[in-house]
Amino acid sequence: ILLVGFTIVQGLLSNKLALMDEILQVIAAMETQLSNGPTCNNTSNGPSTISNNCSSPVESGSIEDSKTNLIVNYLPQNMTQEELKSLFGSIGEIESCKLVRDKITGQSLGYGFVNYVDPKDAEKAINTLNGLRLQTKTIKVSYARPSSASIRDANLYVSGLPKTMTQKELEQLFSQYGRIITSRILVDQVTGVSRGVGFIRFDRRVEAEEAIKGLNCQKPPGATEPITVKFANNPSQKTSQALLSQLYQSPNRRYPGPLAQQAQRFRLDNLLNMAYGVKRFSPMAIDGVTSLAGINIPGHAGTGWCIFVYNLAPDADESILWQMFGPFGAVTNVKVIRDFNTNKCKGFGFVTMTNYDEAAVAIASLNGYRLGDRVLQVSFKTNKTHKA
DNA sequence: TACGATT
Repeated sequence: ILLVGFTIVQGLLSNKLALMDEILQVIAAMETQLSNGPTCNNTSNGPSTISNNCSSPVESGSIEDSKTNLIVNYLPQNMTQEELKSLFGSIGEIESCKLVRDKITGQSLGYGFVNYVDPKDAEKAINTLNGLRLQTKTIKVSYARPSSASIRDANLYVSGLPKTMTQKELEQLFSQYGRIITSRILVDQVTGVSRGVGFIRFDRRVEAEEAIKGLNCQKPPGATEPITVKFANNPSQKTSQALLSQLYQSPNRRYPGPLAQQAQRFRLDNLLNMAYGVKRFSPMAIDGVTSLAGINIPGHAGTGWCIFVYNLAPDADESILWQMFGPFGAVTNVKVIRDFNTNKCKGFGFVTMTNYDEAAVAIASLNGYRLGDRVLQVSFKTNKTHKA
C-alpha cells in the first residue's frame, strides 16, 4: 500500500511539474509571438528562412532591413543576458545584446536581440544556432524586423480541437484566412497526447480577425465538437506569470527533497530524450547525493561547476560545447582552448554549469561520447597543471 | 594526445 501511495504521489508531482513547465512555456510562447517575433516559416528547425520578406511590402526594405540584428526566441527562462551574449559571442563580435525582461518582475520574457558587427556573423549564427536545444527549449534564431502596428495582436488561441488533429492539419484549417507565422498544438508533457489546445499567429491582425469570424464555434471537417477561436491573452496580464514563475522557482525546486528529485530526474530523462533522441547515451543512474560524497568538490568554482572536455577536434568551436552541454541544464560559460598562433583548438575546452546535478548528468552522458571521429573524455576540471 | 588566461 505504501508503495502504491508513493507511486501515486510521485506521479502527481511529476505531472504537476510537467504541467507547470508547460504552462510557463505557453506563456512564454504567447509573449514571444505577440512580440516582434520571427515572421518567416515555422515548420522545423535548422537553417530555415533567412530573409525578411515576410513583413508587408509597405514597411519592409525602407530604411534598413538590418542584416546584423537577430531576434532569438524560446530562450530558457533562466538564461541571462550574459549567457545569451556568451552563446552568440561564440560566433562573432557582438555590437549589442539585449535580453527582454518583464519591466516589473525582471523575469526573462524568453526572447532577446543580438546585433552583430558583421552581417556574415549574423547569418552564421542563424545557420548554427537556430534550432539549438537548451534545456526544455529549442531556440529560434532569425533576423529581427522592424516592429510595425499591422503585425501586432495577430495571435490566436484555439481550443476544443480534436485530439487527433496535427499541427499540419491545424495550419491547413487556418491558412485559408491568411499567412500563418507560427502554429502550435500543446501536448501533455508526459504522454505526448494533444491537449486540444493550440496557437495560431497570423502575419496580420486582420487575418486573425477573419479567422475568428470564420472558425469560432465551427466544427472542423470530421470533428464532432466545435472549436473556440479567440485572440490569445495579452501579456499585459503579468500577474499570473509572476506567480507561476515564483512558484516554479520555489525553494522546493532548488533544494528538492527525495520526491521532487525523482520527479526532476524523470523530467530530465525526458528532456534528454527529447534533446538527443535515443540511445546516444548509456542509461544513467546518477544519484546527486551519493556521487557528491565521493568527490572533493572537483571543478567547483563558486560561479558554478567547471567541466573539462578533452579530445576536441582542432576546428572545434564554442558553439559545439553549447550544443552538447546546453540540453543538460544551465550553462553559464564555454571555452575552447586554442593555440595562439594557429588559432586551432588545442584539443580541450571547459564548460561551466550552474547546478551540480545537471553537470554530473552531463558528464556521465557525454564522457565517451563520439563527436565526429573522436571519443570525448569529459570530467570535472581538476587542479592539475601539466606536471609530468 | 590530457586541465585555461591577448580583457
